[in-house]
Amino acid sequence: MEPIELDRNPNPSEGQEQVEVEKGKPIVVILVGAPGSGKSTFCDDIIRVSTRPWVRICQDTIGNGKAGTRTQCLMSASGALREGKSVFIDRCNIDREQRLDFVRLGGPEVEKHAVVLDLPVQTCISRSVKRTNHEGNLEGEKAAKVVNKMLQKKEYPKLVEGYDRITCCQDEKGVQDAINAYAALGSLDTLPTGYFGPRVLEGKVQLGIERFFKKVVPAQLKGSELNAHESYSLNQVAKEKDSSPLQQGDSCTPSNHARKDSQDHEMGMPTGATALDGVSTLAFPSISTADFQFNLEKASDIIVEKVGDFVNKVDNARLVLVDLSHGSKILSLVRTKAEKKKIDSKKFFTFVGDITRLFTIGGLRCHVIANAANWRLKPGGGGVNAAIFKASGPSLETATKERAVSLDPGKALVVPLPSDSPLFSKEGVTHVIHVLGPNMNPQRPNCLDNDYVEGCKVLREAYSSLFEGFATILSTQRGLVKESDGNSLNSQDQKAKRDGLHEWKKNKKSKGSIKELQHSGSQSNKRNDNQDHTDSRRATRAWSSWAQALYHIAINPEPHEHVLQILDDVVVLNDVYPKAKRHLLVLARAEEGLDCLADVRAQHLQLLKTMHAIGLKWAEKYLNENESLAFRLGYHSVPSMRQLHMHVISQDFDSKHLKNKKHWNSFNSPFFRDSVDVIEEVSKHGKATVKDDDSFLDMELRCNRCQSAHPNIPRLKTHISSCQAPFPANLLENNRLVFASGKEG
DNA sequence: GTTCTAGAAC
DNA sequence: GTTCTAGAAC
Repeated sequence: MEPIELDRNPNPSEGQEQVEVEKGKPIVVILVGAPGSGKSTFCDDIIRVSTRPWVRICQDTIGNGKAGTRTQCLMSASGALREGKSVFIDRCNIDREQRLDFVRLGGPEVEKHAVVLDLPVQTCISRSVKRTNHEGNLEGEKAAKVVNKMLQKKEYPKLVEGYDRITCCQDEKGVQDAINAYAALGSLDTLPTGYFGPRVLEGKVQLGIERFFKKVVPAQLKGSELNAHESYSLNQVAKEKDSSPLQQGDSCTPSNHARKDSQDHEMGMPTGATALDGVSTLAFPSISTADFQFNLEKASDIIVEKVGDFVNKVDNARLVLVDLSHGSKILSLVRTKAEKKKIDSKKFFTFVGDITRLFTIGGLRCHVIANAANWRLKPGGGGVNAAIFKASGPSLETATKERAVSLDPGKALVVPLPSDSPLFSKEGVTHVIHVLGPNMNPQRPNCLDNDYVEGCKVLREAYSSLFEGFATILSTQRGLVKESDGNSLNSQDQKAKRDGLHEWKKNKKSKGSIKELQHSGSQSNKRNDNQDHTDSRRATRAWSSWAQALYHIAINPEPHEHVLQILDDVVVLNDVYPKAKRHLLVLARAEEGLDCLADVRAQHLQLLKTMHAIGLKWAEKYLNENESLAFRLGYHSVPSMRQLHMHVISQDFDSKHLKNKKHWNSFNSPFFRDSVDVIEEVSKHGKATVKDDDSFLDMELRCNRCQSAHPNIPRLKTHISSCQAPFPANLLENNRLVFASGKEG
């Protein structure tokens, strides 16, 4: 491999004397290679001489010199990137799954590179076996086994995973060239994007892409070397597409032979515009034109109109109309009309393929897909709806159910796809937007009976809702909220979704009985455990000794390291196990027997207001010290500790004490009752709503800002440590969220 | 509420 | 083999 040229001064502009202080993008370099492939040496060689600030994140040593976790690596990398440093991810990263989270680090402001140290297996093994002082303690014979096993899983990185650049090194010279290239990078320098190094084809290469390479970089690929100038990036390949007609006998797509004048992109035919860049993409089916029998001419007019509106407003995002069949009338109508209207073909195009396999078969990366849903938001039926639910696994249904149970025509529902869904892990789909269009089919519910005045109105509305939903996803993902760009609608949607939350899992048997009893509500606030004959269901909850700590403080407050303030009605103290940077408890002193929210009645209204006012004062004090915080004040529906207490908690949830699902959901599900709502409920109805259903604590883990779902606590914590999305609309209402004045969510 | 730990999940 | 959760004990 030849030395790689650097693009110094990426944007030199002659005659411009004044040098703009431009900060180059930090780079994440994901090293890919077995133990013994030389990853650590690679990093060290570069860091030793480089003028660019680099941090090497080594999983073998990240845990205080010992092996740590992927999450630790992610957090550490994320921190370094925030400081503007570039990062080497020094772990094996041998398959796509292992690399997935690292490729997403830092969003579009960070360049993503992979460097593959693809040295002969024997080299890796003999190096690993020989070394006596390896950081990861992988030595001797054990090493040979590990290396062999690991290499069985090897999956070469591909540009479509999200890299700007991949460098593949298969020998020492290749490695040295890559070291030289990176070592020479100053803070403002960039390396050319694309694939560099010998082209490797392997069993796991995506069909579509493999075929593509075969077509334009024929035969010699395997094992041959291309230098930097000869190598192909998909972008370059794509450009050649038009001048290189499809080969006869190409059989990867069943419909190739039917392809004549069609301008549709199709499965197996990724183009530069479709696969490589970080442009967020919404793939959507034509709404209402299949089973709902909406007139195609009218529908295509509306699609082009709405698409045109959207692409004019939004940069760095694109729309793709997808249909399964090649002869699709709606695609050709839309294509013709879009051309006539001169809609930018980079921002909108049509695509023939299966919407659930756009990436794995088509090489088309779509973060968001739309579903032509039914009004019950249920799987089944046929067509796109059945296919999407089937491809998503059960998690889409669960996630959908949590947000709404039905959908009106013209409306859309954004559902973040849980990461355990195959559609997420294999296809890279992060959100599904359910859309319901107007129905013209008398065999289906709510038929409009050929009323196209209403029908067109509803179809327009459906596309508006869909695209606005997409815009909201974009804004939360990028943390750049354009005030006027369709957020209002979605805020309403989100509130509606929240209000519609139901169909939770059944109570857990063991605890249900206690809750039920506790809940049935004592009218008396005075506990009298021995004389409770009036209502057999009324029960006194047995508070364990550990659960009495707050009660003792309330009865007999004493200066103590955790106690901050002692007043007649309340005691303020730091939570002993804070779940966020700031986490206080405002403890009611007033009455014995006022143990929890279920005990609260109208006569406590003044006390509740006092507690709120005191909590607010403390929140404001902390906001003065750190205006980046935001607070919620509220109660747990069913507290673990006796004696009514209100939490005042900052919304960063940055705490080592936040360890499990219950911790998270007790502050981030309807289980948490905002003090403002409690006061309102008590003043109106004489008591507070209590969400005592255990399933709230068992809910999937969702970010309190962008609502994305995460498979476990460590991953959630990694995510929230950097999520800057605005808080959901319902928190911004009614002063539920307390933040520094002049600072929006 | 936390801590501990078995075993599920990866 | 390691990471993570969830249930029991306190």
